[in-house]
Amino acid sequence: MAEKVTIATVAKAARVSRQTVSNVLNAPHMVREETRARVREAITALGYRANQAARQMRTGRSRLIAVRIEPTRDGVNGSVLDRFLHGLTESAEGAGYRVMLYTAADAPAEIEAYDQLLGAYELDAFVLTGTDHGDPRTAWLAERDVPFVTFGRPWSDPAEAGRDGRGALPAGHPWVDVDNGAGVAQATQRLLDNGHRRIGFIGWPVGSGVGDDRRSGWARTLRSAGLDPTGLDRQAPDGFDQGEAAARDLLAHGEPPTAIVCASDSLALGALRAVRVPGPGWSPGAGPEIAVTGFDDTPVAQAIGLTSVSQPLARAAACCVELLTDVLDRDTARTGSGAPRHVLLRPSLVVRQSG
Amino acid sequence: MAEKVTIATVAKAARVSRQTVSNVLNAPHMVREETRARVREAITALGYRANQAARQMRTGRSRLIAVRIEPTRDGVNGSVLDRFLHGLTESAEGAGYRVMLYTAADAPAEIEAYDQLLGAYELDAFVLTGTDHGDPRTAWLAERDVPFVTFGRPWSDPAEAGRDGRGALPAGHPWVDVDNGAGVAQATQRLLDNGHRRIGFIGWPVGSGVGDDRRSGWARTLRSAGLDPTGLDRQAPDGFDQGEAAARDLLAHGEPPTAIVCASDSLALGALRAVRVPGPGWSPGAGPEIAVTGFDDTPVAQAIGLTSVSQPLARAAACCVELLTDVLDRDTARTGSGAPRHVLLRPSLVVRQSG
DNA sequence: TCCATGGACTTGAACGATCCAATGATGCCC
DNA sequence: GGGCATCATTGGATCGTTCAAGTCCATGGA
Repeated sequence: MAEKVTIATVAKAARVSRQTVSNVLNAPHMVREETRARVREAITALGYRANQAARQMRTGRSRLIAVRIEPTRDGVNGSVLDRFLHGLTESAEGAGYRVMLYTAADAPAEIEAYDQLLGAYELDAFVLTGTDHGDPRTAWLAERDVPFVTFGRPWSDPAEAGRDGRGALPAGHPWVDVDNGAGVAQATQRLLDNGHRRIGFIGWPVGSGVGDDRRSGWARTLRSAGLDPTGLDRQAPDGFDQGEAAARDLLAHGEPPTAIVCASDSLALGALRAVRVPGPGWSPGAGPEIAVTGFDDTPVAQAIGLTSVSQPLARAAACCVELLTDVLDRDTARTGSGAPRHVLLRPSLVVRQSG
Repeated sequence: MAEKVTIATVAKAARVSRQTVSNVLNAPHMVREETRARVREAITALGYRANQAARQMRTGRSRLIAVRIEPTRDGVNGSVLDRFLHGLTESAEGAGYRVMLYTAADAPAEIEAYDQLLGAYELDAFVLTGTDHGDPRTAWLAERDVPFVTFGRPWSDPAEAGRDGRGALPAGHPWVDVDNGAGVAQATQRLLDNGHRRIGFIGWPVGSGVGDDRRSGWARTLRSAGLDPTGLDRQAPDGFDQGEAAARDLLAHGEPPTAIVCASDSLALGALRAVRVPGPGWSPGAGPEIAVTGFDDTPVAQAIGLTSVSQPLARAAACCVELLTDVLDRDTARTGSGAPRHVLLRPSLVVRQSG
């Protein structure tokens, strides 16, 4: 059985000191080329791998990123997090980091989890998902100078959302987000292009950042086409039954719309129960013929042929990692761009049979 | 700003030595009750948390469990892993462990990942999912005495699957699995009870452990009811289109079945396109009226009302953690049950509109 | 010649925990 | 009171790495 290979083993094999081996790994320019090659050779020959625990103890950095894994809420949206997680793990591996999971029931519990994780593992950074108005988590982390990125804009300050980093607010933190409004606008515009003039919207109750953004994408597109969105709008908590009820309500009052845009696939699926979808041979509901689009391009949409807005989750994850490594490297180098960076990605529309 | 709280800080505050503090944490029975209380008080007062890196360096154990996160293959089945992951993270936290993620494209890449992870982080254990015939991963890990549990039986040795640990084979490793055959049998039995006599099956091509198990559950149930399954069986790779094609084929040849049991929700969803489902007001396809059931109870099933077999994923995850902690504690204590343990969980049938 | 400069490398110390061997305190029996 | 066993507690060494300070040697200007 092979003995444990440490930096000392490598040093002896290459006839240099431990520190020189360390320099080859962490500051190659400090070592003469000839020596460097000899050390590198010894490293591969012995199969040496740096012990992260020892490195962490000395440097205080663990090369670990933490992400919360939520209990699959409604089932449909769980796959969004799943795909994001996969992208994150993959990108992090490329940058030499690993992803650690944790759970938390609510925001206070999550903050308690931060405390535990930081105390025990000295995590390098956090990735937060699903930010909302006045998120207490970001404040807690910022206060303690813990590096983090959010997937989702900070909704607490509406002015910041549109400014895109140039304002360089002191409290601004790096974030990556998908332009929800643009996604819904795209879906709405396509329906307009197909001749629809009365297009309804079913979204979450006013007050959530993401939800309001999606709704505004619909309203703004209608207005810029010279149409009045008034009365075509319904609010419903996420869920199949809620979506169905909202769709029925939309059809029952006033002149019914010819198309409905939904803020999520769950709502869209519910709405589908209340209508008939145009197109050959596919019509789950029994109501009037109405085009329906969803949001998130979940497996459900794919399965039943629902047109839906797709978020570029792998790219979003990659951007998160990039922003994080930026921050982490700046921390050590004391140099770099300085201002927190923001990334806004454009979603794409996946057109299927549902209209 | 508070200084870093180490074991020495606590020791000073409680007026004892470092070792005594360590004993309070790791071997409380060694310390007099009075002293123990004083140390505990100091720990909470200072908010001390053991530094895992330092502990790991000394003990060689990291309290870290690694799980692979797969790229969401077909989309539908991704949510199974997602729910399992959440359960695993939660259970692991309860046992004082953390979950770390990694990705790998195939088995060789995964083995390379093991090597990297073990070298850098000295992981305590792995959880493998989706085992198949003659899995090279388990052999690699067993050879190096790396503790691991599989979610899924080892299919390489058919004799082992039924023996349930009493055989105590030398190469046997702990595993947790869901009794796929029993799940399908349950679904089939219910259809029999409802009066169906010709019940078809659409499953994956013969050769995969899980797939064959599910198929056998269907065949055995029909036979024990005195019915002949011959000709009612179709093989198709997982996917909507494949499921649809298989269903059409099943309907086209010979006397058509009145119900179809599928090995996955993906296949079931495809099958639904080819048939009409009994029940009020819900009929996506246009074909004959036929009951359809799926497997995995994915969000899709929930969304469109597909009867499906549900795996107890949270319990499975909890069992994995339990088996692992068993193995890990045995490693240190050099005592315990000795024989690897196996757990076979019973899935449950979620009945919905689809029949 | 002398000392300053700087590059290439080495040495000792430290990070924070646990393990090991040794110490002090306590109780008990003769 | 001395001897002895038991138990709680102590101090030093250690895990593998990086940081800070040091050595050694060649170069070059005064």
